[in-house]
Amino acid sequence: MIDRALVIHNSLSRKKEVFEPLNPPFVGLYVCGPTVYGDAHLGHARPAVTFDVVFRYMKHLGYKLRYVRNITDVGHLENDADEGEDKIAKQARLNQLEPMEVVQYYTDRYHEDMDMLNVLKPSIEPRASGHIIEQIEMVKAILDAGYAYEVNGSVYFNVEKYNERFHYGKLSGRDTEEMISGQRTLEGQQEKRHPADFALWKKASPAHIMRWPSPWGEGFPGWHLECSAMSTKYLGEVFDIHGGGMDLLFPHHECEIAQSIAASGKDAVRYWMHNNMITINGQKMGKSLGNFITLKEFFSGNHELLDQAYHPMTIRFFILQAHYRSTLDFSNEALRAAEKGLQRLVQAMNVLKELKPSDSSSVDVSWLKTRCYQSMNDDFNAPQAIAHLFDAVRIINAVKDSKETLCLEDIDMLRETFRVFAGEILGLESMHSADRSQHQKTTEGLMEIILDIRAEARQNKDWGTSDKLRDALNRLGILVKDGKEGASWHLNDS
RNA sequence: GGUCUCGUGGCCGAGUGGCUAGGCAGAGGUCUGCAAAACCUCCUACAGCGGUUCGAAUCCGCUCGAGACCUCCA
Repeated sequence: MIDRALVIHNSLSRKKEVFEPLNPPFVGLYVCGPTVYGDAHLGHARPAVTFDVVFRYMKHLGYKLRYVRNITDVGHLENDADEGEDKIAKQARLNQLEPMEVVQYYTDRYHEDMDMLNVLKPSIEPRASGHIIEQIEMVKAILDAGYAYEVNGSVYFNVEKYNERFHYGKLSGRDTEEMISGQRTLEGQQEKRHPADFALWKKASPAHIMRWPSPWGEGFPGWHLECSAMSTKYLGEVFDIHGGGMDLLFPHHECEIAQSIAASGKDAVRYWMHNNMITINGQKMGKSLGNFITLKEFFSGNHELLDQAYHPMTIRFFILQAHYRSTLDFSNEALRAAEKGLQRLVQAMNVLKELKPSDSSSVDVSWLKTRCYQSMNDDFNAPQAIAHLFDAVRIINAVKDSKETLCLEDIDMLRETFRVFAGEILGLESMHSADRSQHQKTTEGLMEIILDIRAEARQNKDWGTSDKLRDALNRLGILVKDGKEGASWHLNDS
């Protein structure tokens, strides 16, 4: 079912626009992935989860998506280093490892984290180092078009020339004059004709490990080229959606726009989407400030700022409870609130599975599905969709307590809506409940027996036995609750 | 200095002209052998000042405050 009303906030126009694919039903989605020189932190989870939901929802609407999320394993000069040195090369030297060994190690760990967060794998996950040829070809094309110049084995993009016909700065709302005044003088910029020019290809210093031959000598591609080259290769010269963190807006995405237009004459991206930052004490969580907590630390609780370990689904839910374009402030209190909220949602979903239908419904639930679609159609407003689900939770609990009734048709509709929105789209299905192993079936059988014995004891008002069983189960992390319809149990995840 | 964003109840966090956000925490109650859960009720906010309007948290202006980007960063 394709709902024509999907609206996306386009960073380029700073407005919400109705989404219309270039070649329906196909949709090309490109998202800037991580630079694999360290473990992913909470900030990296934001775009991953945000665009995972974009990917999931658009697929659900019936679009055929090709989702490309790159792995950056070359480039990214480090300007605070003594000499311009590749981040990955630097890390490799510190650890006495091959650069590709570092890349492999952190890529694997990134994938582990993404799996934990229930982030679906993209259709293609290309590496920058695997696309050097494409990047060289693109530099050639930009040179041929006259928008770049070679100096001393390096190639720079000619911003002044580009600005004669186009506008460098249209995405970030800058103009070149302002950028000159605000620029610091950095090492190695003497080669540039204009301070705003950026490198397309850099000559490798003798100490530089990662290097490739090129028409301009041995070197490595500039910081922004990989995304342009790989998105062109896999999605075409023009494609639908490009996503990434807001901090990439300038210069990274600005440069991508310029590179594409210079190389092909075409503006590659139709909709730009940017997720906002995760903050800690009101400040951006990031590498440079050193105030980050890695995902693995969240999962283990092994960090001085963490009061406890957090389940990956709690992290995912925490991220989804805020709109992707708002900043989201980390705190233990906020995470615990997310944990409790998610627990409530999951428990209601379990209740829903067992809910007994009545002949008729005493409450109206027909609005739920529609409202969830409306929220998601409005620029992927996941927090609002979640709020609607919580409204339904209240009804589900009331039915469980026999305070309201629902007919089978309505119950089925609720089940379907929760399956689609909580599970398929928001990806909140806990991995444990997702695949029911034989092990779990055994547990369930045992629990049935134990609770049966306990119910018998309770009938005889043998509270000693009843409490003994409950306490013993409690110690195993199994919580028993006595309701009107008898006892129920669930595993206490924390 | 330039570009831009934001300021919502104890906390987190939706909402952009009139209609309940939601979650967490707290208080009271219902239920219950006890407990837990659930349910009900309450706490009902929109930085400040002015303006537009029949009507503004929502639009406009100013003030104050916070943040992001301008250098690698999700």
